[in-house]
Amino acid sequence: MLEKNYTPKDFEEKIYADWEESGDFKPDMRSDKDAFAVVIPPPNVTGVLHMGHALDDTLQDILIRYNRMLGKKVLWQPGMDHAGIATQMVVERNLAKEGITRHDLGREKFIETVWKWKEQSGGTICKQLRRLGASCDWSRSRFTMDEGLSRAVRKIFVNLYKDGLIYKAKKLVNWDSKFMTAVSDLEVIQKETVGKMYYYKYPIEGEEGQFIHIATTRPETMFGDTAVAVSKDNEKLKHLIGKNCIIPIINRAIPIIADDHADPEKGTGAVKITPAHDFNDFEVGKRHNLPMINVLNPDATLNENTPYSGMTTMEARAKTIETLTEMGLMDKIEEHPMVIPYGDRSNVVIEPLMTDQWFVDAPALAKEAIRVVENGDMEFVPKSYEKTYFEWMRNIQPWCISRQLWWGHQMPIWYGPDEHIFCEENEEEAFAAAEKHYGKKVELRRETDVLDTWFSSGLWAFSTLGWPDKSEFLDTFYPTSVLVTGFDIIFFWVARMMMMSMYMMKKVPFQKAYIHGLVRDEQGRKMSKSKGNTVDPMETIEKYGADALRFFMAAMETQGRDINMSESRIAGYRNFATKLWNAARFGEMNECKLVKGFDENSVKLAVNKWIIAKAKQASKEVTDNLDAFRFSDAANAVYQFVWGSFCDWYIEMVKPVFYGENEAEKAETRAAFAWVLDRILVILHPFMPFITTELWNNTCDGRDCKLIKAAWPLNEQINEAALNDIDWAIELISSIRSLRASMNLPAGAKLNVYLKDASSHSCENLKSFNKIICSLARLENLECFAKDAEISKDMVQSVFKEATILLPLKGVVDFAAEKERLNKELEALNKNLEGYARKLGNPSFVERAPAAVVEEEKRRQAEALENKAKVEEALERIANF
RNA sequence: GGGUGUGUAGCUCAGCGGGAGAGCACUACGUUGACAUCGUAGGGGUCACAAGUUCGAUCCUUGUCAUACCCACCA
Repeated sequence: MLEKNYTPKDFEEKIYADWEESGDFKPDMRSDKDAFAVVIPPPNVTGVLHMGHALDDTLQDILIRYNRMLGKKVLWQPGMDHAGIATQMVVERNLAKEGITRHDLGREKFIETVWKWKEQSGGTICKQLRRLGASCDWSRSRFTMDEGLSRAVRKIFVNLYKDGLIYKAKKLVNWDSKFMTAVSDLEVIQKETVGKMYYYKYPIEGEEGQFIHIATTRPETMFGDTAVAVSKDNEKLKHLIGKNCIIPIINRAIPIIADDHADPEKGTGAVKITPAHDFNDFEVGKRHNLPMINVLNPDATLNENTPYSGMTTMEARAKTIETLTEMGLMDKIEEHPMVIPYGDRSNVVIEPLMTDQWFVDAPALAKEAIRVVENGDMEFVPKSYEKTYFEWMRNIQPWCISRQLWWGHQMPIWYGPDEHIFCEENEEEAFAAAEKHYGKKVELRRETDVLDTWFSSGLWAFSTLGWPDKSEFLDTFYPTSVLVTGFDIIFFWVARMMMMSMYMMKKVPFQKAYIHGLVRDEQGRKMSKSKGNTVDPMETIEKYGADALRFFMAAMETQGRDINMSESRIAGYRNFATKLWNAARFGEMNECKLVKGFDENSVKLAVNKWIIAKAKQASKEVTDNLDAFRFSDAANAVYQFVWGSFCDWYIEMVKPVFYGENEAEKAETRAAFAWVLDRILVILHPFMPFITTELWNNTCDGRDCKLIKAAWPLNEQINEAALNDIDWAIELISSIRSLRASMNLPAGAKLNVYLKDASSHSCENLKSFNKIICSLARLENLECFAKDAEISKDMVQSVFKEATILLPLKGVVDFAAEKERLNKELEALNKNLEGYARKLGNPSFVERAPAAVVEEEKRRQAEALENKAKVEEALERIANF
């Protein structure tokens, strides 16, 4: 027996536990159907579930459950990312509470501490995903720092290195002075700020009183200047080219060179060149063989190459300006809008810094990754993201993969005594290689840098399936079917997976990439902790149930658009679940039980035929839309069917049957009801797995499997003809109800209604559905009006298709209201008629529009004309009242 | 500077070459009840603006305005 109220909390967790314990999430390897695999975008081990995950994982779970019900071998591969910087940050913060730094512990101890933290506090998100209903095969859960995955990392690294696709280089890189590591371009966020532009002058060497004026936003870097550049086309300044100028304070002479990087229109037309601290200047420096002078320490304080050693950049900037002012060299200081680079995790200013780093030759790897998207091996959904992908991939820069951190995959690189590099998958092989190289045993020093977290994530699609070991499992599920993720990590992750997979596997990692938007707050603002506008999915689930949240995500997911959070909508979907719950209770009260061997194609009652055809129609819509990744259309199709057809009409129409005496009709309707409810549970299950399972289990008689593995209906014959008659009845009922309402008739008043000029088919319908119509429209009696019978004056009449509804109201007609109603109708008809006349009077429309369109237009015109006549007649009849 | 979206009911959004839709909100009325987490009926829109293509444009093209995001850069 179902409880009176729908309370998801009562059963959601219990149901999930049953699935997991029963192994229902494991792929059915005996299936003879296709494989369907999805790898989860691995959440950070430090992560907690936010609405973005709730969206991402709901969509994946819908696809997974749908495909599982299609009978495929279905794998949803879960796992977590070790999240280098993020995790190191969390653990360091914890240590700081005890007044310890990671340096106090040393590298080895620190890493141990991280692992301990991971065991104790990591991965809360996996528990939360369970609460959401995510049907991942948790028994296969992987972690990017697992032994297996680490082996995959080392193997691919060595391969890339030996193919010359990983190399070490001293280059200007983005330097994060908080974590004291290099970061990749993607981890740098450009922020708009209003800064200052400083104008000052450098004396020309040997020419008393002559200066060259320059402008900069970063005066403190002037100690690293090794030239001043002027355009050779700069008429005002080109005479200075070839001379030297003097950097004040340190009195170092630097050349004034000709370079087009100096735009005569910008600033003063002369640019100070600091090759070690600016990406543009670095290029200029290379062109002119300028020396590179580093003026910063790794923590972004000034170093001993400057007079302000130990100061922060800001302190040094102030000091520099102060000194230049004293020396009379300052021209002016202006406000200047500018963009400053910040670290995405550290939120400190990123400094370009010359360091030794390791790079992946991304431009080389991108070629294949581009090709397979061009030729359609991998498709973006929606397709528009292809452009973004191509744009980025075609302009990709070498990827800096080394990080000066402790938590991560240490690079499989060893240095010999002469710094010769050995790159091998493990220490033994490295030593062996070294022995071969040197002809004797030598001591090796291992590279201390670790890899960018995204390096191991890039392998996720195959490393989680067991690569580098060969297995049937890997063969079965690789390439995976679809990747579901947000547009914000196309570059970070999708692109890297494409490159790594094409390099190593020679096959795409996934056949499709479904890209969704962001979940925003109710006003459409980005959710962020600092703004305090985040909504915790766990609280939402607590309040409305996981099914409501899931359905919300599905119903709101339209391709290429962000989703705004809406509590009222979530409440609405909770109400939807309640509605279904109560419908099931209605069935239970009326003993609607599944009948073994019930053939839905041989029902006799029109309502049953109708709802069965409707159910099949809905099934097809859901199927087609899910196949096309149209989540909202799929969700809405079930919603409309359940609420709009099954609850609003079918249940109401079936009541007279259940309350009547005809046992045969009752029996058929009970069976049909149970069949339809069963069908609803099946097609709704991917969206609302909990309530559907609870209701399914409640009527366990007549079932031989669990809902999660129930067969999805495909290729069904829809009895279109069965739809029409009941649709006719529904329209009639609505018309009568509307008429009653506009006449201000009391809801309780039982009425007699006649249908005049009805076709014989309509009269037949009227007879067959008499009980239903009378019941739903609250009528005492309903019959066809004899053709020649006179319409009495107390009858309200209203157009209904080819016929007219007559509503006799002895003495209670409100003629004023009736006139108003009829006039309104007349007005609408006239407006329509005008439109039809205009169109049909246009020769080019009649000639050029498709015949069917013209015919339809004519039909409408004829119908409107008839109706108009009826309305006018009615008006005339009551004209004198 | 380059690119990509989005402007449709009060709000949040579907739709997309031939009669303007949903949810929420709103108004009125609610009858032996599956459900008030509800029902019935209803109000509400020059589909941003302009030009073009077309027999016909909310839908296609171009432009304008507004707005959001991505990439690159601004000494």
